[in-house]
Amino acid sequence: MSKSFSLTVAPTLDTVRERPGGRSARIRKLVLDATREELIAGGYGALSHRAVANRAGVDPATVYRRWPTRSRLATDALLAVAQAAVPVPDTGSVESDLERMLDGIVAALEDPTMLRLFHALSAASADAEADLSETLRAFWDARFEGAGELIARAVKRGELPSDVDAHAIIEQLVSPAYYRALVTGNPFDPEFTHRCAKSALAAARA
Amino acid sequence: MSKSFSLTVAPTLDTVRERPGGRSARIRKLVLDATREELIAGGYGALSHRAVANRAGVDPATVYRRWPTRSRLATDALLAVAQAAVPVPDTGSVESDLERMLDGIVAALEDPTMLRLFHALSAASADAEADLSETLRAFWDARFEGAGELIARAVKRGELPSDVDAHAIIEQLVSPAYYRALVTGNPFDPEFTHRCAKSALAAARA
DNA sequence: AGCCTAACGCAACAAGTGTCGCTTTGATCT
DNA sequence: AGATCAAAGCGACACTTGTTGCGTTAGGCT
Repeated sequence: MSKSFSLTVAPTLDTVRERPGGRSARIRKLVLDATREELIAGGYGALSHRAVANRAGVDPATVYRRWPTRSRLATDALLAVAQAAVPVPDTGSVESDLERMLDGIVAALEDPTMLRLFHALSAASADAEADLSETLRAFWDARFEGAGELIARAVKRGELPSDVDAHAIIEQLVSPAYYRALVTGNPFDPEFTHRCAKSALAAARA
Repeated sequence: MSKSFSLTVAPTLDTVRERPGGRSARIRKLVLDATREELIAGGYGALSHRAVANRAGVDPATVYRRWPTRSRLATDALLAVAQAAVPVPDTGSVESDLERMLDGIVAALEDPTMLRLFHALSAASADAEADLSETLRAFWDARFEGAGELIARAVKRGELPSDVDAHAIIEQLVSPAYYRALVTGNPFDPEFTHRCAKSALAAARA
């Protein structure tokens, strides 16, 4: 039985507006764009409401009122990244599908800008202030939305047994990459993706 | 060829003292202990030199002078955790060895106190200010010091081919656990360790 | 034992952060 | 079009953070 990848639509994290048209929406976009730029420039640790406000051309108090904490501000700004979900390849073979998919992830993690954003998300979620567990779950589920189909296709082709756990396979595939990039900081070697794809596949067939 | 797990002795991160005896050493311990308590209490985001100094009964300026940045302070305080390395079991079979080892890791990650400390380390390493890559590498290498022997024993018993990459196996084994605990925040299900141990083993034999 | 000086404590400071009351703006509705 | 009020702007404020200069304390050395 393969666990489904539910795409929970991530709610916004700023305080709910009762008059969300025109100005509010405009300011919201200005602030979140500015926040992303600030995160790329200085990381989560250096993120400040005032710097964001200045960059956005908005009053600091406004930012404080709508996003009371740094973690809410940062997470809200980063939710859009989840939409840029991992592209799910369809090459005709599981092994190359998995390898391609991991290639894309590693490429993102090797891009300094994206790495900064992921680090920021990680740091924000570690901030004990707000409980972002729901939001985070939605973020990561959305990011691997569609990967379930990749596995389903493989099952249909007979490359994998029909009782595989899609979620487990994807987790097995991608976790070493995130572990290196976000936890240990180890660089990626050339054979990394190939090795991980093979390993995940072998595990899935066991 | 199995990559070796080098135990690089982690250097201290405070500014080098020319008179490290007596008082300096005493204050160092007071501060680092206090830092750990502060991290457990409020996480990395809430860590402040002043709070640490007050808890340690030391002047804030002293803490600032020896640990100029929060990330250095936190990381230095957490290096000791690496010494409490993962216990490496020796049950006579690789599969149960791996499962036991992962059990220990998951147990630590499920302990709120330890989880806070790991999250703090992660957040500190994400802080762009200082380059802690060397230190982090030493930390994680030290943490899995001894795991290489576990694999070597398995090879000697003929349970694994002689050309396995010990580092890769351990990474494959533990990364899903850290990925869940530190990145996605997903909880652990009961079969998690068993499944991961089997997967890592299947991958190693492929 | 007594000198030397690295390292700590103390105090004062500038800069940054978060909050609040009030005024002004502009989206929404009659 | 005009009235209404949610939300933004503005300014003032208390609090926190990081730095610096100087006097004092206590390791390390002869």
